[in-house]
Amino acid sequence: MPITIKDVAKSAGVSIGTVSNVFNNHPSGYREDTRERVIEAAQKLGYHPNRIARNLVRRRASALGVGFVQASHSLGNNPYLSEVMDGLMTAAREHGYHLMLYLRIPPEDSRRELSMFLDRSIDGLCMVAPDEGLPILCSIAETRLPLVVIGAENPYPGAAWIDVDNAAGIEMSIDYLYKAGHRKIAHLAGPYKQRSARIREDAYKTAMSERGLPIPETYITRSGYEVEGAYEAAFPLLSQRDRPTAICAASDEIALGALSAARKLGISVPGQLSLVGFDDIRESRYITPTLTTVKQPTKQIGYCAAKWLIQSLSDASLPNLQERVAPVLIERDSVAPPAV
Amino acid sequence: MPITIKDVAKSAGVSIGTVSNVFNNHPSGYREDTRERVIEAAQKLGYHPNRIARNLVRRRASALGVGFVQASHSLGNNPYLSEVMDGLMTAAREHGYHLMLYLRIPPEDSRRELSMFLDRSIDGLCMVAPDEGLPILCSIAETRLPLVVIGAENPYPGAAWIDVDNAAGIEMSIDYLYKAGHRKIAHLAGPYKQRSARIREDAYKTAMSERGLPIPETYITRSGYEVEGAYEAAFPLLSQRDRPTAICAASDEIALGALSAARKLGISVPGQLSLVGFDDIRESRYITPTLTTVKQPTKQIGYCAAKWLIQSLSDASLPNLQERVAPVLIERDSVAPPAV
DNA sequence: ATATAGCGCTGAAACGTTTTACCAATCTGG
DNA sequence: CCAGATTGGTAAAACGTTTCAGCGCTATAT
Repeated sequence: MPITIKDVAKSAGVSIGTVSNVFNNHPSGYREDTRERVIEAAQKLGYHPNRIARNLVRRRASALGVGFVQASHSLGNNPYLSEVMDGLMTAAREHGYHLMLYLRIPPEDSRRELSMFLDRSIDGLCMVAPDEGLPILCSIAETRLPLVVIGAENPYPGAAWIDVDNAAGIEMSIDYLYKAGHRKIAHLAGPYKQRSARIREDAYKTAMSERGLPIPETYITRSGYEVEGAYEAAFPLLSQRDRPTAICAASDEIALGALSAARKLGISVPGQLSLVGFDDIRESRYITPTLTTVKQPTKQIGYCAAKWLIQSLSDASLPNLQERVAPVLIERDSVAPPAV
Repeated sequence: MPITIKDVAKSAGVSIGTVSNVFNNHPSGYREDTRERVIEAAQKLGYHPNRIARNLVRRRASALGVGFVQASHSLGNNPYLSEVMDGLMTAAREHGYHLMLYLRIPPEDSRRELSMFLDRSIDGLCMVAPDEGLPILCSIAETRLPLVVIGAENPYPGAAWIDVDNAAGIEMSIDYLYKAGHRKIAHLAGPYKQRSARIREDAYKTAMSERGLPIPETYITRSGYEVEGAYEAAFPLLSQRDRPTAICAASDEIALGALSAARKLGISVPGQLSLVGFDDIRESRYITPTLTTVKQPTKQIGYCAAKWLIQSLSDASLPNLQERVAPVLIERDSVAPPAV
């Protein structure tokens, strides 16, 4: 019932090989009028090349997988995933690739999931994987399916990954506060088991040391990446006698928690306390005061990941992508010079 | 290089047909020991059936498309799209289908996009389409590609769609305010060119009339679905002498705008003004006061859409899906009895 | 004139499965 | 012991493309 290349060939009075050549702009020559006859016949019949058949003979899927480890819960919260997808989509489209979506991949190893990836319906996989996803990530890497990890470093040594430059982001945050005049800067760190949180914390220490600023041990708190825990953690920090004039938070959520705590304690922001977040979640734009924060170049991350993956498929000599992309500081209203 | 069914057949000492039968649990009989030999050989060789080849002979892609019309900008803002995707994914996985992602589809007709859909890489398409997407939606419908529209009514008469029951949501909102004691209830409507906004506005009028409540014409304002416009629109509403004691907003964003306006005017929420939103965007949980709102059953919508689409592929007699799913009212802190 | 080269196209093999028709061997009941 | 049914499997066609060797022809160079 559906129109195939044979129908077009017959209608145009040529062989199927020629139709194929025309449709693929094949370098082998054909006359212009032949080309037109073919195109016309195809148009008339409403022919669209069957991609599945093409994929079979070309022995590739012309599709990339996009995997999220148990990401559904955070998918809607954070622009991160959707913007990454946007970047992936752009790159895929530019190269004629399709995108296959795999949501809620269990973080533990699972044969069922691995089979999905290995049935040749994708040529490569972009995994957006927090640290919990490590087991499945390793399993995938072992299958030799071309893989690029987004938002974390690939656990496999030498394997491809791309992520924001966490350290640079914190450095920007501290630099900004420092230039605003702050010297007493605290850090609300994220969960220690998350690599990104550790990197950010280390970067804080480095940035402070480089500027000769003291880091009282009470100036570092640690909590989950969410609002509630940070709220609890910020209380003692802000209650102490010699409290900081600024906070460099490991995430926007944490900054939000700190903001609530400050409000509860009657500390005005940014009058008595400046605040810089990380990630630029949506709320940052709407809370009072609007939150100065470090924005990840998410679209670019997605774009680069997919582009590299596609290129590496045809050029095995391409060196592995291992890139930390610089973030951008978004200036808003939560930072002011310290009160004198 | 890759392991094919032939390798397994040879290794197990059977024909490829038998291997295929085993892998598909084909009803045609085979001995248990044969089965085991095949499975074992496959395992040993690391064989995974090539889905592309299977798709070719079965003449279907075993994949569904998920299309978003220019949705990238709202993708991260709103849990809507990601939750719908989640539901789609669940249904797809249950039926062994894959999901093909198409982001940022231009709302106007485009041959290029249509070709993507018609190259047989998907068996059907779920389109999440706001009203702007109507032209492309019509073009797709004309191609006879199985289609279900999510979040709007399919412009093609009789064609499949699923959406929240907008009217029921507003009815719930009004009912809730009414039962809290409110009689002077205003409606901040959304953009008139959006069908959903018109439905919500009509539902407001109906709900008010049914309760014998007056609708002064100043009690209906109209703006875009976003915060800023609603902020502007709420000002005159809240400045008038006989101002409402409650607002039923057409979206959470609009409610946020109204909240800002109220704050600016020194009207306390919920003390002097109650507020109910629509959609349950993420901020609703974090603003002060937390926002009572009507939540769409988004996951369910996605799940039903994909499930119906898959079933309709094998059962052409299935009546078209045309469903309005009831939303749920989420009680939070933005509603109180009216001040006396 | 003859060799050479290029052009424009064809025919057929191949991609890795599923599926159907069919066959040989074994079993069953009378 | 034989006709018929059942069991367990095989062989081959088909799915709709791409790709490549090769063919007949014309144009150019020798």
